[in-house]
Parts: sequence; structure tokens; C-alpha cells
Amino acid sequence: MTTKPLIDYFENYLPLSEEEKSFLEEVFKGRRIKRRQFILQEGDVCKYNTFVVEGCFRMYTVDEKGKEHNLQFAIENWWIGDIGSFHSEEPSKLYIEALENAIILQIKKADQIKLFVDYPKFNHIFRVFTENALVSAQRRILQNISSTAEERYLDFLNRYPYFFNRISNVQIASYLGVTPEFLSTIRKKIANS
Amino acid sequence: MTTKPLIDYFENYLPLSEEEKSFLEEVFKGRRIKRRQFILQEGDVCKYNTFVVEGCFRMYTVDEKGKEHNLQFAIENWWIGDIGSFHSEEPSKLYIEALENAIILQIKKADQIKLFVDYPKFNHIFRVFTENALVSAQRRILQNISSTAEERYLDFLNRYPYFFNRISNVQIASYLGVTPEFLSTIRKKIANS
DNA sequence: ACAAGCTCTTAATCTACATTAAGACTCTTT
DNA sequence: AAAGAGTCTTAATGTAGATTAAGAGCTTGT
Repeated sequence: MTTKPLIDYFENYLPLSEEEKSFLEEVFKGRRIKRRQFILQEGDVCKYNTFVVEGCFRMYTVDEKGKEHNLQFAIENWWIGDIGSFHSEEPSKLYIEALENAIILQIKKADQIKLFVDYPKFNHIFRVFTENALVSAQRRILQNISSTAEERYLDFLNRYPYFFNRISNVQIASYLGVTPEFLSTIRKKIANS
Repeated sequence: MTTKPLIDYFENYLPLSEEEKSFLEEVFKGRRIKRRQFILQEGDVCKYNTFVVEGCFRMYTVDEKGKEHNLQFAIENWWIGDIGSFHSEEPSKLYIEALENAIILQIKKADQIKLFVDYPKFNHIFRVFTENALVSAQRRILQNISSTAEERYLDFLNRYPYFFNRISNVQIASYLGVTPEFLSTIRKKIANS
């Protein structure tokens, strides 16, 4: 439960000074999370920005009919959290649940603001991360309004091949916006072609 | 064709020094764009980040069947551009077309980098803009995978009421991911209820 | 070792939305 | 003023994907 994976991760983008490293060690807290445990639930304010060291999470909403819809998965070296709630400090409409036993590193909002003010370099790094996330989100929007479920599934496998053996088809179907039954027929069709 | 609207816009977030203002005046170039004119076309690298002073734009892709799909609109005080292409300097897959005669302010990539390096404050401002855009994009993804077209249309009107009289239903349908004909039946149903 | 609970599949029926085609109703442009 | 292009609507028919239900193969816990 050291911050080393996080520091390595940052140093892929920019070298860090010793002072910066020790500040990161101070403000990021390690936690072990068990499968099926939640790190955010609807109605709670998202108080932490979370870096996944090990394990796998999904972030989802529940609609009026009680159906769950996956917005995002996160595995090793991914960030997860409800950015909207984190910044506005308003209750979230999202759940974040561990799909596997996991190890995470979390930073509180006040510490993250301190990070940005005292070490402006991180403003830049996080701007770039957010831009990359936005580009992915835009691609997914275009796919949702222009592609069939089969095309979206094939693109998903192509883009995230390591999810194929790690995440159940029920969860993948919920991410793609189709029922597990229909994903099953898509898979059958692909297999027979 | 002054940078005043842009400076006013930034000052809603943070006051600017005279030096910062004069740098902005130096690097942002004004342009007049006519209805139906493109400021980005598929295959071109997106060389500018664009601030809309006046007028209205849409950003869209064209799929293999030749159908257009609107990713985003932009009116006064909105930013528009293909962020992915702008940063990677790879050819864009998007078009950006003026839906009305327009006035814009554009900054080149090299100048934007200079802006971030010399005036770190802007790193922060643009990080916040990007986060807000990401939150909107995430909300739209969740809607696309969980709501009917009617629900999406009602939410669109609710969220962007000023688009109702400004943007044609053909363009709105393309944004929502339905055909204009089906949007028409939705509108009829709403009117009769 | 067994029940209990997930997960995946198959198949029948149903519905949201697409496609095609046609007509009315704008706006522009000349 | 007339032609023409773009926009909105209506209606018939077609299809992607939802829903429901059932059963088969896996894990998991006791």
C-alpha cells in the first residue's frame, strides 16, 4: 500500500522532484477494497479522487425502473470518481463498486487543490488526463448515436481486449447499452461468421 | 472583431492582469465565418482552438453510409474544436460547420502552449473547462444508454431551451441520434399530451 | 456433496425506432 | 412572381433490440 505505483505513473509523463514525491506520499491514502464493496454510493458526495493500483471497478447509475447502466470501468493505473460531484460537492447519482478485490490510492479534494496550487505542474498533468478522457467520451457518444450494438461490441473488444476475460458479459452489455440477452445473440452471430 | 468578449469571458472566472490581456489580444485572431462555411473538415489537422463570439456551429462526423451525426453545437461564449486532433496533430474525422454567419476568435496550438507555460493561470482555467465538458459528455453517454429518444429530447429542450428556436429539427435529431421523421412523431406526441 | 445463486444461452413475442415515399409549408434566389 | 431548395409532417412497412421465460453450465458457501 505504497504510493510507488502512482509516482511511477506520474513519472511516465513528467519527472517529479523529491519534494513533490513526498507530498504525494503524504496526501494519497492507500485502501484495500473487497469485491462488491462500494467506494461511492448514490446520494453521497464524492470526496475522493481515486487511483486504482490493483483490481477492477465499475461506475454506474440506477434508473427509475431499477436498471443499472455502466458509465465506466477502471483497472490498474486508471482514475475513477464522479468529477461533477467531487467539484460541486453535491450528492452523486453514481455508484462505484469493486468487481474484484482491489487496492486504491485516494486524495481528498482539499489536498488536490493544495496539490494544484503548490505544485502547478499537476494542473498541467491533470488537464491532459481530463482532455484524454473527454476525447474518449466524445468517441463513445458518436458511436452511441451512429453505430449498431454489434459494431460497438467489436470496437469495445478491439479497444479494451484485456476486458474480455476479466469483465462479465452482463457488465459489458450494460456498458454498451444493450441487454445481456441481446449481447449473447451478437456474440453468437460473430462466432458463426 | 476585438478580443473583448473573450477577455470578459475569462474574467468571469478569474481577474486578468494587463499583461495577460495584451497577450490574449496578440495571440487570438478574429475571423468572420459565413453560414455553411467550414472551419474544420475531415482529413485536416485541427490547428486552432476556437472561441465563438457570435453565431452558431455544429461539429459532426460522416459515417460509411454518408450519414451525418452531430457531436456538439456551439454558440456565443462556447469553445469548439477537435481536441484529439489539436493535441495529436493527426487528421481529424470531424467537420465543423457554421449554421449561422459567425464571428470567432482562434488560437494556434503553439500559442496555446505558450499561454500555458508563460501564464500558468490558464492551465487551471482550461482544466476546469475541460472537466465541465467531460461531465456533460458523461451525462450524455448515460442518457444514450439508458433513456428513450423522447426522454433525451425533453432533456435537451430543458437543458438548452435557447436552441429550440435557433437550430433546425433536422440538426437536433442528428444530435439525439434519431431520424428527423421520428423526432417529428415525438414532437407530435408531446404536443398531444 | 448439495443447494443456492450467478452467468450465459436460446427462443418467442413485442416495441422503439428506421426507412421510404409523398405532400405541405417555408425561405431564398432570381 | 415563380422556381427551387430546404424543412416539417404523415403514414406504411421493415428491423434492431427489449422483454419474458426457461434451462444449462458454473461458482460459492456450508
